[in-house]
Amino acid sequence: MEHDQSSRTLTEKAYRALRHDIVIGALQPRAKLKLDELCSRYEVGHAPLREALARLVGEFLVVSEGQRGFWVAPLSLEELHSVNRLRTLVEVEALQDSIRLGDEAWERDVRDAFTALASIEQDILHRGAIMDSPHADEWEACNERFHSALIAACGSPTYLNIRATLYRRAERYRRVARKFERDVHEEHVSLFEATIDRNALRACRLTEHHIARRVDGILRHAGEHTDWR
Amino acid sequence: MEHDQSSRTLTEKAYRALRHDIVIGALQPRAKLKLDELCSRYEVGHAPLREALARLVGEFLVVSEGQRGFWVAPLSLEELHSVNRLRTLVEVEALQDSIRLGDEAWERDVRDAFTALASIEQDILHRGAIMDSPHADEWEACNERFHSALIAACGSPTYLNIRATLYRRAERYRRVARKFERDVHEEHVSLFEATIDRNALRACRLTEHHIARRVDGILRHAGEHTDWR
DNA sequence: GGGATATAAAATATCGATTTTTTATTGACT
DNA sequence: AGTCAATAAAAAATCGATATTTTATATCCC
Repeated sequence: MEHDQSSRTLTEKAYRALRHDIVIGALQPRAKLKLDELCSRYEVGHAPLREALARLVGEFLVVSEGQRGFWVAPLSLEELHSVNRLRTLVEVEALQDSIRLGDEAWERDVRDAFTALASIEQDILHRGAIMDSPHADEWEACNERFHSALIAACGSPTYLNIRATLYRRAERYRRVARKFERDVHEEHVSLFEATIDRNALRACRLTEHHIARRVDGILRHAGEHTDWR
Repeated sequence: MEHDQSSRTLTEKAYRALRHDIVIGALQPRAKLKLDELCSRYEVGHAPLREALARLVGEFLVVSEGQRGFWVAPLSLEELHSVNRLRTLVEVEALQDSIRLGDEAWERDVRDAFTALASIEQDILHRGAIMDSPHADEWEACNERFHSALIAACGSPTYLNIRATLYRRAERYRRVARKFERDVHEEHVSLFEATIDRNALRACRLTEHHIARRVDGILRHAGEHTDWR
């Protein structure tokens, strides 16, 4: 039996599972992370679990206080804005480089990722635009793949890594607003077209606009119900 | 006996020590981090050491491969440029907000930090501008305090945290170039004055210029001798 | 009754030993 | 000689038990 990179060690298994559950909100913001509870939940011992938690502390998804334990990092309006602002800066810079440097293989990946994303988005729109959990998972995966593909050719692993961590932090907020907006799809179409046309200026403007609109959407649909401080 | 936050747990102790040794280069880029060796070096057991390493993986100072262990993250031209570019973006954004929002207490902190930094820099210039290890430590601490103070009033913990991690990643490169340039001091003076004058536009331009010049300096003094890939 | 103090329970942090995996070494075979 | 396989050594990963610290509870005194 083969094991891929993500299940080679129990630490990695615990890390993936914890990260997933925090990002999708199964473990709620500010929730106390009790070690014994998590050990049985994920079927790992103390050592790998604590390692996974420590790594998530480094990624700002978990907070810890010496001798007092671990908590799921809280959500806040401040973080929502800051993370998406930084994401914008990073994606705009990287997209410029990617459009300049990308070859045919990159273009193909972008097309493939867009096709998959567009297909799911039309599906969701047909169904009435309410995202239940499996649809949200599917859409998030495709959305991540598309945005990741756009900047994949930027030539900077550093940018790609930072973007990935910012994206996950932003996803926690998206998951709260479960309504899918038609605009999102239209924005993806324009962004795709501008990128394939190698119109860097337009693609960057669209990226800025896209992320800003998503923040607005999150505030609109989820703002009143949450206790973000 | 009182213990401050940084020495409450062995994990924290190991984390600080490891981070310090990586940042200053005592543990060289790409060095294999053997667990037993580090355990005796820092006088901690396996568990806290591995936790510290996991956290550093999350901060991009250590890389790990399942079942194969840990290494000090390599240096590269790509990372040097990317990290400093991101730092610029973050510091410029945060500085704008800080200048807009900062009160008298902030202004005092900026003045104090600048005074301390300027005094050390003049000291170093008198001595011939070669930084040995203790001087470099002293200067780095003051430089960090000054740049941190500038943006402290920006109102965004998220920005401050990200800036801190980017700053440490950049410090690894600065530590290689041991010559202190007179320009650095002059740039700090201008940046300080523009900030106190609440001239946000000028302060941001100076920040961009300052960081770009530092990258140039690093490349000039250290570029030929290193094996960055 | 209220507040400080001692005690008990819960949870975290840590260690030392064991298991598993990787890496290095040796020796056989073509 | 060079490749492959088997074996030995090294290192990482994990577990289970213990020590330490924090938090909750109950008790006593004013």
